[in-house]
Amino acid sequence: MRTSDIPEIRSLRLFESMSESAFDSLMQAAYLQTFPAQLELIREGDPADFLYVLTDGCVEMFARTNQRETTMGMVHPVGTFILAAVLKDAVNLMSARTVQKSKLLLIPSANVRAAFERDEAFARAIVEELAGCYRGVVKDQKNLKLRSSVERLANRLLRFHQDQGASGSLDLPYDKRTLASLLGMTPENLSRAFNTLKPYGVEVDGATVHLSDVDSLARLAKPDALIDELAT
Amino acid sequence: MRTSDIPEIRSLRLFESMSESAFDSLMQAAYLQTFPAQLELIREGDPADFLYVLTDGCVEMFARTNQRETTMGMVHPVGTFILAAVLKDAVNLMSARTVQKSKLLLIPSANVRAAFERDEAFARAIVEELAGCYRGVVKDQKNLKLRSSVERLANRLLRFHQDQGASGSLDLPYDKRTLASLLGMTPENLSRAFNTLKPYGVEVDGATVHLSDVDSLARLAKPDALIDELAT
DNA sequence: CGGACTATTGACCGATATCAAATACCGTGG
DNA sequence: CCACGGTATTTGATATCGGTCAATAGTCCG
Repeated sequence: MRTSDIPEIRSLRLFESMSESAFDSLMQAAYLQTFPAQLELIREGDPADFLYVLTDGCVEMFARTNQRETTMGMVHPVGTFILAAVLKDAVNLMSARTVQKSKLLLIPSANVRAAFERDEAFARAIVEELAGCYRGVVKDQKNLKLRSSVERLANRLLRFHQDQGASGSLDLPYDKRTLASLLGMTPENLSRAFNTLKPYGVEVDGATVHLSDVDSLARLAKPDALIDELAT
Repeated sequence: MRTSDIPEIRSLRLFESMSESAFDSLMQAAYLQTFPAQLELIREGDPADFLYVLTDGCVEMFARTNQRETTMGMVHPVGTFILAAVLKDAVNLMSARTVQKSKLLLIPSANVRAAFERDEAFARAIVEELAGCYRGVVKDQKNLKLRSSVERLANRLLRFHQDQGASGSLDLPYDKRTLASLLGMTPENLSRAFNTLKPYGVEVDGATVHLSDVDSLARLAKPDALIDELAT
């Protein structure tokens, strides 16, 4: 990879505290590459040859079985994916595709495992990352099992709203079909869920959503720190 | 804790490769305790004070929000729980209660983190365990989002059947209410799902289930290695 | 102005939940 | 051993939620 990209990578949480030499040998083996939108990067069932680090763009994690497909999660910069499969030297449980043109760092799995053995600070960062991923999926599962689809949408809107500065309106960061699948419903149902939320001050205009009564929406959504808060 | 229990603990995958001294200091801080059935061991939202290792019995992981409750998973010997919260020094995302009288090892979180820093082999074992947990939840989520409740039941029965020796019949390891919640349905619906499976050779007699036509059940269930196989 | 894609709407259906009641099961105390 | 009370499970009736199919309406490009 180009040496000019190295400082950017080095500053990522995952790499910042590792030793110079371990970082160098990791980077020597890695590739930094830009991919076009809608490209399938990895496929579930394939061996995890690389650890992926997304530095720019957006990636959708999805899964298939019996010709059904669902979105498992969205990865935003800076995020990693298939870390667990890499560490276990196992096959991927999820597929991934770019949503937009995206810049990704690909680190060969064997090198990740070697660096993990060699560098204690990296091992700690890996565990931090992995534990965070784990807790993310647990929250997703609670969201799915404990809430109706309208509640899931309401909470997601509140989260987008927060993330984007709580200005009273928000932009949906991906298309509605993907959002629907992420929330565990069909596009048709998402459309109806938006209508259901109209009395709570939710006004949809294309990819923009205006929230004219956040309190009322929050009363419906009943956000829960142990599901909706990124930090915990 | 009693020194007589130490060899048993030492042989667990999580501890077997760690150094003698790190293991000793971990054990000196730990408690091995037996709890009665239906005792709430941890509550979501509370700080993760201990890493729990189940050596005997059975523990249900569950979660609540807005007076709804769902079973997130079942822990069998030898299994750990709330590892991620311990490593991140965070609050628990799930609650846990014993299903039966259970024997558990409680290791103070701070000691786990210290041992992780100190002992490389333990760090590796921790990561292996954590990655396994992560992949478990991902599989659960695929199961939930990609299958109907009847399919989930069918696959679960096939798994129990395998685990118990594929003899043509199996015992449900916990009561039907819990099974229903684990599978993401109501008890009433579980009962109906069993009826739906009758034409596929599923015969229920209390907690015992006879499978008279495993092939037919498998054709309905369409098990998927990336969801149903423990190993991968 | 097509053409392709995305989103919305309506009609309908099937899956799952809810509520109520009946029944089976189990442990306890007599 | 049996009756009793409590709990778990099953069954039936009904409601709600969410999915499917089909048609329509936008929307974005070329």
